[in-house]
Amino acid sequence: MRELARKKGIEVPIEEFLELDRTWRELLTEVEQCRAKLNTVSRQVGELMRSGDRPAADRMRAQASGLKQSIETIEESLRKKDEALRELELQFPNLPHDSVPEGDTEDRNQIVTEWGEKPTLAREPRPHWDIATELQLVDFARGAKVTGSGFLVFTGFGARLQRALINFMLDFQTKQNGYTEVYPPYVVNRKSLVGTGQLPKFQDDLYWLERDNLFLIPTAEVPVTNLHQDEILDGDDLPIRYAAFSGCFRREAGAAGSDTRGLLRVHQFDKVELVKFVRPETSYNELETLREDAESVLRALGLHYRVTLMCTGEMGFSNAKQYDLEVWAPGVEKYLEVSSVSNFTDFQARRANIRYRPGHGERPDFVHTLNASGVALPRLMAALLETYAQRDGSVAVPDALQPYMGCNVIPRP
RNA sequence: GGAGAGAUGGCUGAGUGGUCGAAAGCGCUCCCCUGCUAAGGGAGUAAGUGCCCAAAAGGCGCUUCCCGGGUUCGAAUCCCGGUCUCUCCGCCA
Repeated sequence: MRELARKKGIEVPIEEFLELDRTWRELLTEVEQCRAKLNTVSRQVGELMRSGDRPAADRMRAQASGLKQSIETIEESLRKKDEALRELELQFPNLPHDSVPEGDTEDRNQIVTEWGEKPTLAREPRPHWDIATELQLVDFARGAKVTGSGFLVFTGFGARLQRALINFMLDFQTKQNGYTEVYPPYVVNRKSLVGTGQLPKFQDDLYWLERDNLFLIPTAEVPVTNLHQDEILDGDDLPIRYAAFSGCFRREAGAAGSDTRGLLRVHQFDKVELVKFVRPETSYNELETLREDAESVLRALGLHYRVTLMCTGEMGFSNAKQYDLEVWAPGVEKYLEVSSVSNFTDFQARRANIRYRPGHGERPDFVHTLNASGVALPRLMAALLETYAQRDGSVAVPDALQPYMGCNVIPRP
């Protein structure tokens, strides 16, 4: 386990944890024995009172008081140990699966598949911010004025394209891929963020509403996964599959200057998120079908993309295995990450206490959780605009989107 | 934001200091009877968790009647704080 965590570049305090856990168990046994005794003594007091033997009852009472004292002492140290244990536990990352390549740099990531080809463009490549500005789809300047940099105003066909993509993707995931639609809150409490693993490590990346001690969600993963927090699910109901549209809010602390132009890195964006709760033994298969579901959106839109298997050092703290879906944006000549497809195994389930009952009368066990973007909007939109830019400056609308756009071209104004 | 009511097992719902993990009914499971899309009779039926056991079965405990504190030898029951739900008023997209 230590070695596996190290692959992710994280040192884990495992000896300390095991030792603490051992003493915690000892104390628990001890306190429970005391409680058992106290319970019997209390019962005896009741009996003696009823039989009218006051003196004997008083003697028992004194004994019970003593027991109570020692129980309180043990409970106190038990509580401290438990707290320390929990704190240590939160520092443990999820462990990488065997199939994950080892490494801590980008070049250790493996490209698993590519779909389609880089398109031959009707005209010279143009970055989407030029196209979007010219067609009056996005007002960057006013977004910055109203809120600040990294906040966008979609206008006209841009706003409509946004809405079309949302509806298209939701319909696609619910009707074709069988997900249940969910519309979650955009604001969550601390417990939920701890549950999915954003806290305590990544607090700086979140918008915090100090007055109410709540946070804006960085992804719908947080509210949707925590839907089943502290629940025991019926094994027969698994897998549970949700598709959720939501806004996402990310401070992107420390990301200034890199890929921040246009739609590439913004503080607020929309996304359709896919979340699954599955039986543990199925999770790696479910990961593949989840990836397929996320990919299918890009294919339906006719966009060239590739799938990357992230190496141990590059994937998230909570992940056991992670694919990234990157769509080709010919204008900026880059692959843009539009989806991260992850198996969290039991990592989130432990933190959020999400369990299932494998069979009738059996003991509950932790589920495995997975999620994928299906997919994030701004970068998708960037790829669309750059891919479907026409010679005359307009942008063609892919077939799948036409019913939602109500037109087959985004015209010049 | 103000006022009031409530929160009990899969469900309905009793329970105001000890034998209550909790009546009764419904539901569910098994059995009997009946031979038929009915009815009746009987038994069982909350969960979580620690330890023992190779494991299962099982056993010994602990915890749990919204949550957290308190009073008490002992709390579903009394006290304090909170959360949520419902009703009424106010405000509001």
